Amino acid sequence: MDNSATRDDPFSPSVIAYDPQAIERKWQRIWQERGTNNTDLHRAQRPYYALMMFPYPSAEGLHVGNLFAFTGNDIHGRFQRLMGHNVFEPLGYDAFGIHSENYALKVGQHPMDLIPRNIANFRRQLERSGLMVDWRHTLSTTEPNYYKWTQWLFLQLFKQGLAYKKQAAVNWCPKDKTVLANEQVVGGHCERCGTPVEQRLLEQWFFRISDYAPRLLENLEHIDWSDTTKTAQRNWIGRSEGAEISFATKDVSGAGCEIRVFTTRPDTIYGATYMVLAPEHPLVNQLTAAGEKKKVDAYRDKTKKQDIITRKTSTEKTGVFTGSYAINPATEKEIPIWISDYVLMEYGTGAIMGVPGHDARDFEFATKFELPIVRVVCGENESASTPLQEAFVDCETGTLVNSGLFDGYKVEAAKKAIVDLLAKSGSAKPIVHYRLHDWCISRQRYWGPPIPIIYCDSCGTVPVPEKDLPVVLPFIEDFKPDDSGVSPLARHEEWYRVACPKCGKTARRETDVSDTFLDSAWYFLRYPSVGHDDVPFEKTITKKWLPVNSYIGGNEHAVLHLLYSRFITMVLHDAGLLDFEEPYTRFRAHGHIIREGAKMSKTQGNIVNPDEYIEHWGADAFRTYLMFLGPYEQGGDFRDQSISGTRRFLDRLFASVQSMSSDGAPEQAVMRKLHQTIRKVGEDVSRLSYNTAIAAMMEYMNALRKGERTPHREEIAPLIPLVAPFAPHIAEELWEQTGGTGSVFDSAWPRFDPALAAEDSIELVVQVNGKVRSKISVPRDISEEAAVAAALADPTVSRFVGGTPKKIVFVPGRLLNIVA
RNA sequence: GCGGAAGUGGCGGAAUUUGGUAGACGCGCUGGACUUAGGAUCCAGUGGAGCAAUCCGUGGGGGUUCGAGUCCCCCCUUUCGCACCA
Repeated sequence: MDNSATRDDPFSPSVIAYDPQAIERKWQRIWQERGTNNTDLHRAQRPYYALMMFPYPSAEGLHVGNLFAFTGNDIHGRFQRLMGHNVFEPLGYDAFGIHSENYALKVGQHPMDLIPRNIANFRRQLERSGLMVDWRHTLSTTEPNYYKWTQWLFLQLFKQGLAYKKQAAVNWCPKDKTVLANEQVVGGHCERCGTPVEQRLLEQWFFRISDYAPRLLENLEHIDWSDTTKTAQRNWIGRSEGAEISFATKDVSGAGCEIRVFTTRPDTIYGATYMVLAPEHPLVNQLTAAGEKKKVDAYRDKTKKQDIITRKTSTEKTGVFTGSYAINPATEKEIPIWISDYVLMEYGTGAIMGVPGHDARDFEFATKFELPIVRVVCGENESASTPLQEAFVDCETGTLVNSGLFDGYKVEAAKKAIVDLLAKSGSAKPIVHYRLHDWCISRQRYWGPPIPIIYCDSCGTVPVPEKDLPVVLPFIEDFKPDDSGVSPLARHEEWYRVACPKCGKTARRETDVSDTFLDSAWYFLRYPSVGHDDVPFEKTITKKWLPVNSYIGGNEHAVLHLLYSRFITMVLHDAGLLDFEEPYTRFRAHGHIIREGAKMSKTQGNIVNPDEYIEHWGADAFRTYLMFLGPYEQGGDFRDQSISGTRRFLDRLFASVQSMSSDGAPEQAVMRKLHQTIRKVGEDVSRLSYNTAIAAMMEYMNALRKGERTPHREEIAPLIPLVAPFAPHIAEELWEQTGGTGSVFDSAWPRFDPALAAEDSIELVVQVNGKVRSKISVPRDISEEAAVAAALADPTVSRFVGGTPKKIVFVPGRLLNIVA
């Protein structure tokens, strides 16, 4: 398995072989001794914050997907440094959360023992991979001096009225008697025991992120992010313009009441032939007639037992009639009120008007329960009497019919006119609705930061005073969730029993911990300020280094993590604590590595541990391979076999430097190619097109060695900083060998000289009728006439042209097309 | 169902801004050199058919154009998000 091939090279027996293991060890030691990767945050002239999403330190260790992500960011950071920036590239650990906790439960160990070991292993692996990380600024979300400020953050939101408590549904496994996270529910069943999961209502803490929905949406216009990520956020925020309309009804006692619905199609109100309430809607009891009560209760009971996930995925419509009727404010007719689980309490008002003619779901429901279906919009070539085979939902072409005064209106005009009319009687108002829900941050678990709240019988809900932070997560042996449905911390009276900070009477701590996403919502603010233990983020440093210049991470966090950290940043901005409101100026999503056509996963058994590859090929070759296997923003297929290609490239680079000569002058054609390469690599690296940058360097290497020539020093030396971001160790070694002082990363990216790159003669493509027939070498600025003459002198071209050309298409410097 | 992305040699993938040489670069494969040996290194070749001239080729079918992988219309497939959002 020894690939240090040049060791026995018969062609150059005197040449030193490329030994990546020795070189990498050497430079990692030197970097550490000299502090090469450290950034002087105070003195930096041109700060550049290159952030990557921090990993969750799993027990399995770093996997190749992590390394793919980090390497891409590292290359960006190292490139920016060569471009003259003071680059800060920190890395830490997102170590709280259900992942760690479940794993600890599985292996029967305590997360407080497990996590430090995992972090140590990650650190070892990360250092071997040659990242330019300033380890003086590392952090873990599980350290009390980090989560102290996570708790502080909660208090800021609480102070501003952005944190509140309400009842909400959670997934509950009746056999394991525990709360489950959504990802622990597989097809409506408990991941562990297979029991169908139920909904259970618990009091939980929420953040009012939905108040920020318009701003979170609006700002997307101004930030430089991957389009896919912005689209995902827009869809998640889910802005809908529509109207809230009131339907009058009477409850079973005869008292008048109203049902409010949200609709994006007020124009279809004449076609509303029934109403539906969500089963848990508060008006259901009042509206249920005595005769229907049994059926309604049974239905509500049944839907309650379904977990959130099955309810969302089942398609067959179900529902029951309440026995009551409401008045359609447009037609003034009585319409029946039903309940069904296809209407969600969480969205809109938890009630809808059923318009079966123009909504696919309502059509299905009305068909099943034989409710009247009325056409109120028709398309082109249709009339009011054209039968509806399915719901007609097209807004573009639709014209209103069967709609009283509004017949003949186009859909968009009708929306406005109908709402205006109904508004006069107070039964409708225009409204913008967002899909974004408030953020539930309570977790009935152990492995997280305790929520800093104290409940006092006299004073009520009291925030923990800031001076008492952190509320330390105690070491408890039995951290397993149990049948109480509350956090394991609730079993530890000595922990939760506390004096009320206001009145001093015995009170009780909140025993839930907060969501992991809260830990990661602000970590980018902490990195530069690590070491400042008295503040969450130090003012001067924060002003200098934030917002983040470049953020790279996986698109699986396109919505939750990225949205939450934007929200937190806005909140801190509004509180006057930050002078920016968007945390990441530029965000790029990297792709994912697959292996043999399948996503890497433990169950597939195709996980790649980078250790053995780095051991075998060297970190430089491995890094370069990861960046070469596909476009960084798309990912690609990992193949063991292909790594040899990038290793061979480094072997040749190393050998070329060993054999280079300083005598005479460099070859002009090679220098031209060099400058073309400098330009291309620079352009490609800055737009994260790493695979093509590497290809360009390989191409140059081929040109350099063509015909077994001895490369000239001036031909090869500029290549060293070019490869440096990809293969930093070999670059340092060669920089030193070629007489460079200090680190190659404190040198500069080679200057591109357009004059040297310019070709004086070009290969002009000659087409006849659009088909390539020849390529002729001509001066770069050749005129059309001269080009045609030269082309016609070519026997193949003249043969295809025959007589006089009908038309000439000339693209100067590129192509000539003769239409015969 | 909605939204996004993508279909190019045996394989991973190139072809940027503006339609202009399809297959860069790498793996693999074939032949050769050096060698006791080659799974090392170096050299040459490598989309398909054909002796050749040449023809055919970017998921399928139409179209626009002097010229289409690229633009337009229809269809098929894969893949990733969200998923009864009114």
